[in-house]
Amino acid sequence: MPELPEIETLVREMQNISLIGLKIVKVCVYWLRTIAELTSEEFENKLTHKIIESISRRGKWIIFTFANAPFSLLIHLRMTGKFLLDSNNLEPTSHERIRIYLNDGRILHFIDQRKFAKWHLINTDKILNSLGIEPLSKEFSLKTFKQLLKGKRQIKPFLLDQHNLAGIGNIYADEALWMARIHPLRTVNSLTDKEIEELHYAILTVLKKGIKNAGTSLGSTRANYSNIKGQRGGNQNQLNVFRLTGSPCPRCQTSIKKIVVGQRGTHFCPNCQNENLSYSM
DNA sequence: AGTCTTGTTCGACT
DNA sequence: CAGTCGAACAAGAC
Repeated sequence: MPELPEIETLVREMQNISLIGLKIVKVCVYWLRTIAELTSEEFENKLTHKIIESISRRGKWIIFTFANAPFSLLIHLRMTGKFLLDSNNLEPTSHERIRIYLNDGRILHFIDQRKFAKWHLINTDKILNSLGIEPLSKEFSLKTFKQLLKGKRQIKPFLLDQHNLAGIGNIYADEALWMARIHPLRTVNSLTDKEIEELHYAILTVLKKGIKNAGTSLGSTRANYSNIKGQRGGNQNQLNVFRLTGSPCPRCQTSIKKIVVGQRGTHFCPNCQNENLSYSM
């Protein structure tokens, strides 16, 4: 489940391996519905002969821009989307959805086992404008965070809603709540100023740590996050609660519990993320 | 072999 | 209008 740190890692990597300035010589779409809004032919035609000008990130979206092109390309990996770069012009593997041939002989393969990922060339401004604050930007001040929290209900669904903050997903939401010692069922209006401050700090800390560790690769199957060379990240070894049901809490040794909050699997420590203060509504 | 799980966005509902 | 909730997407695990 690639979230902000995984996307950031991937984008930095793509910048570092000199994709900028390369020309797209050919595009092959193997799974039509990975392309939003356009037919595969329209999509292939629009991208062919374009020169990659920049690669960046906003929330969980990857943004490509092209020289002299009036459009940009927005990619969301959803659960299992990933890129691999090599020079192997072999038959597409069963989960390869799109292939981009570059003018230096390398090939960018887009793999997506679950087929949830989407590539957009249309309405991209609308998508970007709908996103909330970038949590690692200056904009994400404690004051803004407090303002954003006003009138919202449960804290965990708030963190996952991309209209509030852009880029946090299930892994980093659970980790941040654990770090701030806040129970995931807590209502926003029950949070004390101190707790909000700790949560603000925790969000920054878990995201930065994820980037420092080059992302989180869950499980052991190829469906999970890996970088453009197929290497796994390192952050999964440093998680404190996510997917650690039954393991001892690193802080107090209490067994980590799993519940459902806002239809999402949620992991927390029932001892140090105490819910006694909650439900003051 | 059907049921459940998984994350995100979108549309429907309140 | 703003917030919340369920559906849909697809495939693998059980």
